[in-house]
Order: sequence, then structure tokens, then C-alpha cells
Amino acid sequence: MGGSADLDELLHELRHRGARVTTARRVVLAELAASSDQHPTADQLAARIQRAHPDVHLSTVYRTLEFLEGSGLVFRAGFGDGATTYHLSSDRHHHAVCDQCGAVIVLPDRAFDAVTNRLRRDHGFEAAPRHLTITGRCARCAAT
Amino acid sequence: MGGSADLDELLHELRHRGARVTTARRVVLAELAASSDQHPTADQLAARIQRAHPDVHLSTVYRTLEFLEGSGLVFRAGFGDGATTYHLSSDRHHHAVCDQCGAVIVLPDRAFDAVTNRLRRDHGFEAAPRHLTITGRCARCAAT
DNA sequence: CTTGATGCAAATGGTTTGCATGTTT
DNA sequence: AAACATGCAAACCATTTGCATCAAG
Repeated sequence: MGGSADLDELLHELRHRGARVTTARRVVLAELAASSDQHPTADQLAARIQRAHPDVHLSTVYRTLEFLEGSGLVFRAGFGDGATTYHLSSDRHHHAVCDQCGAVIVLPDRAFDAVTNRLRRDHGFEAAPRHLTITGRCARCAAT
Repeated sequence: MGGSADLDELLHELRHRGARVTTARRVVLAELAASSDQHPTADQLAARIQRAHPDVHLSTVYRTLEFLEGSGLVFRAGFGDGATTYHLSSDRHHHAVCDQCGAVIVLPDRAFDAVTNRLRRDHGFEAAPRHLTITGRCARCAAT
């Protein structure tokens, strides 16, 4: 599979820009790639990483995420009021979340094409939505 | 204007449900109505409120907002990483924000009709989006 | 060797909570 | 009077920061 190949690409890109490739950066990127569909928070990442690298401190994870965000490789998504979650920039998706039971539906990026087209047409705005969360009632709860 | 009339309605509704109508609740709702287009945070609300009611404590503002949220009159919107902002539920709107210059375009609720219709059709999900923020580049910055 | 990243511990800042008191109904 | 909301101060928790040390180029 392409998993680790993609990762190497990212690391290469960093090195190319003159940034240092450290254990922490390697490991954080790897963990993000591995748990992309789990909306990991900073501690969750740290906890998982520490199973193999007990010396990687939580504060380092924060600093690394901040760095990667600045480099455009990672973005944050605040989940309503839950904690902040982190994702690889390549991992674009959106959510519909049920207010009542919390059920989550994952939406493809193109679900918002109508909105983005309209923004471009009416305002010249080039939308690049990364992580939107639409609230509402899922089928089951709406039936109540 | 209808401003205070709407407010009275909300207060009535609360009373009707058996909830108490206190100074704090009155004042918080009033301030939310007054500053609806400014995305106020909890302290900002507290600060403004305290100009006229110095005895309304910040923690009370938090508790009141929590209560109002539970009552469905208010919702929270996390702004990327900025602070949490609070809005009257009646005040539905969405944003397109420029990543580069921060310019904000306000979008009407119906801008998302295509998505909400699709969610209903494909998943039976009744979307009630309240405050979405689409990131991207505004016309000026995209031209760069 | 030089620059920049890390570990650790301590500080920060927004939000929550326990408890005695005041207010609404 | 009974139930509940409030003020206040202290607790909390996620995130940030200062500084001495360590690793990458």
C-alpha cells in the first residue's frame, strides 16, 4: 500500500524546505496517518505514540502539531465543544452529527460543491473547506 | 422595533416551561440580541453586561449560557481556534472566511440547501446547520 | 559546530464546581 | 417556605512557555 510512501513524501518535503526531520515529527505524522478516521486529540496522539516512544512528551506533540500546521501538512478541527482534533491536510472530509444521539455521517468533500461554486460565482471566493460539521437529527432520532 | 418584543417572547417561553426568569437570564439574552453580529465570547458578554449590572459574575454568565443552550435558545460556535462564541438560536448564519486576510462573507442559511436536501434524501438526516465556517481565499487574495 | 528541537516543570487562561447566601415562585 | 439561581473562590484541564539539554544538518 501507499501509506508509508505518502509519509516519506511528506518528510521529504519538509527536509526540502530546510526543516529538520526529527523522531517526533516522523512519529506524529505516522500516527496521524494511522488514526485518520478517529479524530485524535493531542493527548490521544501522545498516548498512542508513547506506547512505542515513551520519551516523546505531550508538550512536544503539541509543538510538533503546531509546526506541522504551520507547514500546511496538518489542520485542526474543533468539534463543537469537544476537544480539538488533528488531521492530515490530505484527509478532507466533513460530518453530519446528530444533536441527540451523536451519530456521525461522513460526507465527501464534493458534498459542498454547490456552495463552493456559488461562492466562486457570486463572490470570487475560492473555498477550500476542510472540516465542516453540520448539526441536525439523524433518521432514527428525527422519527421520534 | 421588534427587538425587545422578541426578547419578551423568549422570556415568556422560559417562564412557561417552569424555568425561573432572573436578572441574569434577562440580561444575557438582551446582550446576545444586541450584539448578535459580533460573535461575542463569554467574557465579552460579561464585560458588557457588567457596565450596567456590576454584580453579574462571569461564572453566572457561563451558567446562564449553559442553561440557555440546554433550553435551545442559544447555541455555541467555536471559531477555528479562537474562543467560543454564543448566539441566539434564531440567529442562523454562516461564514466564508479568508485564510489569508481574514475577510468574512456572511452566507444565508439556504446556501446549504443542496447539502441538507441530499442528507435528507440519502440518509434521512434532518440537518439544522447553525453556524458553519468555510475557509478559503477571498477574491483579492486568490488573485495574488 | 551551530541551529533548532526536546524534556520537564511551571505558568496560563478559559471554563467548571462546591458551598453558603440571596432570589424567584 | 421551598426550590433554585447566584457570588465568590478554588479547582480543573487543555494548551503554552522558559530554560537547560540533546540531536540534526
